[in-house]
Amino acid sequence: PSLSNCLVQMYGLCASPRDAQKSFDALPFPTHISWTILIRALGLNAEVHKALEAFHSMRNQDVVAWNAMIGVYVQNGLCEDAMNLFVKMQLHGPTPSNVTFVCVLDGCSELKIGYAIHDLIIKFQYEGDITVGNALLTMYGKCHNTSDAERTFLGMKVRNVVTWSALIAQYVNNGEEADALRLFRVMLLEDVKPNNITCISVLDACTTLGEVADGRKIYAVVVECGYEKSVPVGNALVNMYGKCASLPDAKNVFHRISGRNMVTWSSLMGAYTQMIFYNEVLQLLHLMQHDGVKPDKVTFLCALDACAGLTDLKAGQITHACLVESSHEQD
RNA sequence: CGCGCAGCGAAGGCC
Repeated sequence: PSLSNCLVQMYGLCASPRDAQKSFDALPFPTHISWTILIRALGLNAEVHKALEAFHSMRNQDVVAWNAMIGVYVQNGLCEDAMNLFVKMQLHGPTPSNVTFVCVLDGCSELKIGYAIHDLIIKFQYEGDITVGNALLTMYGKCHNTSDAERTFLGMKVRNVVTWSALIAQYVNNGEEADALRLFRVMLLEDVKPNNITCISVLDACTTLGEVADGRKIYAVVVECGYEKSVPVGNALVNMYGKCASLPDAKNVFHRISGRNMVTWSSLMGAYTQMIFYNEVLQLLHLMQHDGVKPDKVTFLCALDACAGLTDLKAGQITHACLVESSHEQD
């Protein structure tokens, strides 16, 4: 039975909703857990209608099943449906849990609704729950209300690395990069260890501000924390140095990254573009292919841009041919 | 043992 549940889950994660359904149908006595796994497997693959069918087919849906269904709506961009289901849940469903609020907050992009949810969180006494607090401050940030995000942050009795990273990221998303860097400094002073997500956010802040000096300090933190090998962090560093016109540093970081992906390559191409080294951009396009990394749309846009900058028709035609060839190689 | 919290990396065009 638990083996079958695992099968359903595996097919769901492997983008095979049909097989997930088949494995589920083979279960003589599906439990609540089986049903929830099925709902999630279908939702992950955009089979929202089938997920809802499954939700209705099980009897006595527990709170986890309701949460899963609300989550399916949110993750498929159907936030109105998520809210409606949440309202239904309050009318004739189980008492919401902390996860319910996290799901609903995730689907909320309207400040007015956000305040209403906040009131309910107080009513159900989930204010002190750290995951709810984190989701709440993120919701305020996504609604472009960084002051309420700050208030939420300050009101939290317990904070973890997600709490700090969430507020930093919301500052960055709202164009308040200086505040993001300031908060990052406080975080270090309070001995909270950043993770790679935190580092990427503050590196992005430096990129936007063109603050290479701060960027270097963050690089030191990255090394100290042992995130030097992380590809996303490396990409953010290449990008930061590139945008700050520190090509040697960008190249240096680039060479230290093992497992470079197309974003890594495109970031370095961007660094060369910044310095108007268009020939080098075109060389990189070939080097990356030689390295077994497939260029994508963005990579080609960079390369074509370089050809235009060079006003080199021949190079443009070669790149064009490259693009056509690459698009035939799909699958 | 089923649901859930931050990031979601790189490019160009128009205003």
